Amino acid sequence: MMKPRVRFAPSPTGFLHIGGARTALFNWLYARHTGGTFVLRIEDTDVARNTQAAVDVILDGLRWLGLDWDEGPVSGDATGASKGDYGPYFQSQRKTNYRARVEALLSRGLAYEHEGAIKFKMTREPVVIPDLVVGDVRRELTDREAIDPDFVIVRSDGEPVFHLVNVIDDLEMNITHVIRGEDHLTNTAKHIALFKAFGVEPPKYAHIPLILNMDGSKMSKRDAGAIMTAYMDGGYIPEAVVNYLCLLGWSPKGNREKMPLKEIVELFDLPQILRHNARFDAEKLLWLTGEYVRELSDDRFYELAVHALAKAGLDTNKFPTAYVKAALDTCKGKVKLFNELPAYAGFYFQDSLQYNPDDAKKVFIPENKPRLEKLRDAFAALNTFDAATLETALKETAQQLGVKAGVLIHPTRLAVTGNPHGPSLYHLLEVLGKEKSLARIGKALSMF
RNA sequence: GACCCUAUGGUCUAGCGGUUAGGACACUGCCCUUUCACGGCGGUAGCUCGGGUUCGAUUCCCGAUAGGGUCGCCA
Repeated sequence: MMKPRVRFAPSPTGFLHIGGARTALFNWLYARHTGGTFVLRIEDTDVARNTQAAVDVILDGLRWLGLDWDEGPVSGDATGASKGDYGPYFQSQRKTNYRARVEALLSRGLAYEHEGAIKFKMTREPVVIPDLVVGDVRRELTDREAIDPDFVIVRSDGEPVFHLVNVIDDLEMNITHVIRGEDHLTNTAKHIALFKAFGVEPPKYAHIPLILNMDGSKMSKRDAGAIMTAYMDGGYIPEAVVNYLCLLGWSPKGNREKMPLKEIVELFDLPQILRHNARFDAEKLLWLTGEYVRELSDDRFYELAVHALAKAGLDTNKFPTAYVKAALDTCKGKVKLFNELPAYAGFYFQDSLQYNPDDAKKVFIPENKPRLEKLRDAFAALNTFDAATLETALKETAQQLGVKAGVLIHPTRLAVTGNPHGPSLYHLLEVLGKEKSLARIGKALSMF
């Protein structure tokens, strides 16, 4: 039996949508599961709305997610190189194919000219769409289609339209399975009719459910979180996004959720795809992201963290590598999104701190001043400045003052980090070092 | 308006005629804890409704309702 050939065929008219990314993912999973071929084809027939930026985002987005394609463009250049035997993979480069096919339909009386456009003579009979997800769907004509079921395949400006080119390319690229959003389900009748007109058996279809907003409305490009770049630039990590996307409309069963892609590839198959739409739960994605971040290797965490800090204008290169690593070690497992890291760990890399007025007002109160002074003196007397020693010193000081450790901890934390929350106090003091720590406490003391 | 798909807690889901309807996120109580996070132990909350079929329906059938999709010289 022939190995499946599937494709992701986005149009570069807007930024890569999260739903499109999920469609790409399901195609990719099916190809990898079956040992088939994953084709990327760019459907750039809408000259007026296509943009180069959109093409680049599609390619970057798929790469970011790790969805490598076996055939398709090598770069975003439509006239550039491609890999695979069925190219070119930009529809704008395949016009001769379309023209020939249209001529064939015309000469056989299956299409006709109408007001400068060319229309396809659509069957008047109901079309049965065999779908691997929902089963056989018998599509009757709508009231408007009953009046005129024929549809335009070439515009009056000579440009072929989606229904036509999509079918021709799937046919000529030997696509065996069309896995696409459910929004195409009723249109598939047109495509099946077209395949038959070309004398070719249509591919197998699998229409996957849509991704909706939390309120159940359709996710459009305007919605926050609908665009892939939001995750690419938002400090998420791709394996978490991929894992979460797999859970929307598909289930590994067995109460499994977080699982390695490798395992998902083994389990994934078309018949188990759910039939109903799913709402996009940003909270759950955030949770999954946290799970993945916690398990990141030190090197990867370090790399992503440095990148996130640099993006926020914090140059870690100015500090010794050992210092940077030690600082980041105190943050690992504490922050879910890398974009939160600058706010969380920025104090390690800033010369002067900003204190939130509300926090300062609550913590830098007169009665805390002598306490913090005593603690500063205790710290100043230390010969070794490591976490264990600092903890002992702080607790002894607290005992001498007759207060709980927390009474000293909060002002100290705010004094040296500028934040009421952060990494383990003793460890961050150790990383910061005696000199900086004492200087910051001293400076804070002047603000009481 | 017509046509099509769908329906388990707020959300993602397991279930495929007989279950105390399971898990996860979120929410929440307690414990751990310097904060945050993690972890541990609890808790609130669900089969859209109405008819059938059946000894018995969350599960099968029909209808209603609701949500989504499509009816473009967009894709």
